[in-house]
Order: sequence, then C-alpha cells, then structure tokens
Amino acid sequence: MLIEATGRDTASLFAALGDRTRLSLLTKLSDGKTRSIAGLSAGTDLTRQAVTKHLRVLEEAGLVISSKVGRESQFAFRPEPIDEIRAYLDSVSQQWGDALSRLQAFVET
Amino acid sequence: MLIEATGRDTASLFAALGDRTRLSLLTKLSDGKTRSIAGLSAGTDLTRQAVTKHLRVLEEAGLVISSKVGRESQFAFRPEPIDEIRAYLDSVSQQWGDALSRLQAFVET
DNA sequence: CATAAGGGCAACCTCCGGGTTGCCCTTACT
DNA sequence: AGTAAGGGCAACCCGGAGGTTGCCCTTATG
Repeated sequence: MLIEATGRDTASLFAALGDRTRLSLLTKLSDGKTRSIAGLSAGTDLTRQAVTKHLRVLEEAGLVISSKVGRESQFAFRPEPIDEIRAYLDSVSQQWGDALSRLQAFVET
Repeated sequence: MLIEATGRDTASLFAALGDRTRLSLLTKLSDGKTRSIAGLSAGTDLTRQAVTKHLRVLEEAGLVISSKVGRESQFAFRPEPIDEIRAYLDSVSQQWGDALSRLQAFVET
C-alpha cells in the first residue's frame, strides 16, 4: 500500500513533540520510570495545571499513558509512536537518497 | 556543543514538522527536485502567501533552502536536520531500552 | 512596449495553544 | 476527626500561528 506521503496524524505527533516543555517531560519519562503530575511539576517553574495540560497532549498523541494509583495519576512513557515518526523520516530520506543515486548515475554516465 | 548557524533546537524542529501543510510540502520536496512557490501552491487550496509563510518556517528550521533563479525562488529539501531529530529519538529510545534491560536483569536475578 | 507571471510586504482577522487562578473533590497521613 | 497532598474542572488572559486580501515590484514573454 503506497501510503499517502503524509501519514494521517503524523503531523499531530510532531506537533506534540514541538514544545520544549513536553519534550522535557517526555525525556524524563523515557527512563521507564513512572511519575505523578506533582512529581513531574517539581523542579519546574510551571503550574501543576500547565503540566497536566501538556501531559494530556502527550497522552492524546499516544506518547504517554496514565493510570490512577490511589489519589495520584501515574504517567509512563510509551515508545510506539516513536516508530511511526522514524517511519516518516525514513520515507523522506529514502526518497532523498534515491534522488542522489539517480543524480550520481547521471553524472557518471 | 557548538550550534551551527542554521541549526535550531529540537523542539522547533519538531514544531516545524507539526503541521500537515508543511509536512506535505516537505514530502514533495524530498524527491530532491527543486520547486518554485507557484509550483508548490499549484494543486493546493491555499494561497501563494500561505505557502510562502510555511516555506519560511521550514527554511528557518533548516529543512529547506531557497535561492532566487530569475524571477522565481526555488526551494530545495535539506536533509541535515533530519539527523538531529533521529538523534533525539535514539536518545529517548535508548534510555527506554536500558530501562527494559535493567528490568529484565532484575527479573532474571 | 505592454502585459502577464512570480513574488515580496504589510495589514488584518480568527482561533487555538500555553499558562494562570480559583474552587472543589478525593485520598492519604497523624 | 482534622488537615494536607494530589488532581480535576472551568473560566479567563494573551500572544502567536495560519490564513486572507490588496498593492507594488521585478522578470519573462508576446
């Protein structure tokens, strides 16, 4: 199936990563440890609410998953969407590589 | 780490890719062929101006480069930033991988 | 030369994203 | 029991992103 170049929600995935705060949250969580909202807000100059909103964005993008444990909700990294991004990058750079090859073949002919 | 002039931070790179229109423009250009603004606007329901703005964003992110040829400005794909994105993804999934390894080691102990 | 094609610039509009504050509910702790 | 900690919800503010329109300049093309 020759996918349409721009995968359905690839853009929203990139968009979810297109924010320093979210990128930082995701980086923290990428160590596999689970963290609460308060835990993730600590050390930040942001409000809990702000962090909450960012986490929701990450969750809707599938980059993070949450579950309530007692009175707090624990967030965990979810690596699957990363592969989708890699797939897009690969498709783009493969096209580019092909173009280079053809160019080189042309020059060498 | 010295940042190259055209190099932006990772978040803005992701942000530049976090838009369907830009993603589509970039995908078209990733075949290595050069295109004018009018050429990229054709077939789109967008105004030339809209496309121009998007191209500027892509250019500031270093994902595209432009040069004036006669009365038109030609845009070309620029693959370097893609590597920066890959680097981030790798760092994140490596941390994740390490976490999995430690977990497995713990279980097997 | 006259005119169309390709673009740049600037003003303007609308809407959403990031962030805050205030209030209230539930869960833990002593 | 009483209180503090963790969070959800909703309202609100502000700035910038995406898009348009209008005008003008430059370069091709007849």
